[in-house]
Amino acid sequence: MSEDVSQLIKLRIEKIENLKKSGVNPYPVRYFKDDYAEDIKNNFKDDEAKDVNVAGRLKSKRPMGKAAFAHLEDLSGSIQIYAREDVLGKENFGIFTSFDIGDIIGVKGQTFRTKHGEISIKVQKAELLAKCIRPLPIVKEKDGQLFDEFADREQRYRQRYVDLAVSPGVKADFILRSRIISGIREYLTGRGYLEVETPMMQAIPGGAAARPFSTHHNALDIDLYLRIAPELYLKRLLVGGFERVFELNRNFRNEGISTKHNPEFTMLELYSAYQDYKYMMNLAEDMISSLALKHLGKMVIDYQGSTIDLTPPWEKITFVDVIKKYTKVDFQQIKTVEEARKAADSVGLAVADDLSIWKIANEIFEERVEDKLIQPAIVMDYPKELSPLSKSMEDNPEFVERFEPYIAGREIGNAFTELNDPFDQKARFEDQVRKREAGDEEAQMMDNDYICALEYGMPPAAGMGIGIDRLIMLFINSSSIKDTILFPLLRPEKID
RNA sequence: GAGUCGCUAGCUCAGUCGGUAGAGCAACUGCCUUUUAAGCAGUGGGUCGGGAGUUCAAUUCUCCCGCGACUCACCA
Repeated sequence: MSEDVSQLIKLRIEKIENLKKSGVNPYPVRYFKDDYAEDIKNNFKDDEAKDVNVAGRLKSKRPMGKAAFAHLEDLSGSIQIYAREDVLGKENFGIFTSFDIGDIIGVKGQTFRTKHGEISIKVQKAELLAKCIRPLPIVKEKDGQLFDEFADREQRYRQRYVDLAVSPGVKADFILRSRIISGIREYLTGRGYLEVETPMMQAIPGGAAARPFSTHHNALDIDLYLRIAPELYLKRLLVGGFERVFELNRNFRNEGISTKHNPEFTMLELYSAYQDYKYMMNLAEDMISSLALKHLGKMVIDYQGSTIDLTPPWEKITFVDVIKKYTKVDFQQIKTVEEARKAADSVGLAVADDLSIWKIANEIFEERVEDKLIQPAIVMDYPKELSPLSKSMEDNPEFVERFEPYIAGREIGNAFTELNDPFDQKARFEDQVRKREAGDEEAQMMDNDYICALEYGMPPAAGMGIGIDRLIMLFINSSSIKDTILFPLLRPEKID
């Protein structure tokens, strides 16, 4: 408990002492409830006063002399309670009115409807279950309009428990997140995918280009890294004979924090042997649209001012064509770096000196195309140079079988037909090692065991990764990843 | 990592062209037995994010620091 005890807290601690003197335990061992607020309201009939037993947090208080109204909130919602001195007796009524907003209480009573028409509980017995000694922000509401909303974002994230307790909608957002994650598991396990868990602590962090967190194992006396991706382990499982696997769990990247980045984030990766990237395209659009239908009840959603239609099929367009569509630049016709630089210039982009044709194309895509892909679009067939882990297209080896789905101007995943040639893979690792030695901290390390696995033979396969936090942002219409993570990373408060 | 903005009572916010601060809600004391952003009357509550400087005087001006939000850069 912190030292900064305000007058308000002192008063509540005094109340605890007084309650103890009256024989009331401010923190009783247990309480069992029978009913939820919303169920009571949904099942209410005007001609019967039902006995109910609810428990939750006291959210408002309206004492009126010898009677008092209050609202009690539980997980389901809130319900009005009505206490009368002539029912409770003078002492118990006094204890009831001494309850503070924020206290956890249990209430037994009968249902009725007030003059104003609100379904309520007439209190027969009210018990304190946990005293709240810190004043809770008081958020009021009338006709859907909020007053004194708990708005300090830093406090909301640091003290998420308070945010959940007082901010309407926050609980619902996290419940939706949980259901979508369950829904993904159901969707995939229903299609023959096996959920697996692969190491989060890895000696060689691979599968992505990112800086890892490092740590140390004392007994083995080795440095370990928190994984940046599960990819290489999941593909080892394909070698072993699991034909469809997925992992839905945390990745860790030692990078900056922004509205789209948290150092630990939740990633779905799935792999299917004997499929290719076209199968993954169908899966991506079917899974995401059906999740929307199931959990939002619709496939047309509002996101930050845009209306987005997730109904499949989504637009499918090649990397070259999508650049042409939005910028009129046709990379099919561009054969030299000079032409590419002129093209960049024509769309108002100054590019760095040492870029290749396709790196310039990628710059144009990121700067001039990406944010226009508001409606779901699958951008496919990337240049090989930009895609070190994908398989080349049979009829056009300069390109690879890879796609990225875009929604609301943002990349929400990455998928490709997997590279399973150990010779090619080894050459690519060697290239990465050279880059690493040249100072690129995001370049990958050589993973000889992974090469060894491929040498045993990995079936042709397709794989996909989807950033779950960002997908949830779309579903809860939030512009910040912090609204999708219960406890986003913040710098610890300095205590001095 | 860079830029911009913010930090005042438990919460939401005013305010001080430099003279140590106010409102609403919450709290406390009265009154009130169907209220609902309950109402009426009264009361208390703040090292104005932290430190230093300038000044007779700093919450206000200057500098440094801390934390956050947003934008940019990197990624998913």
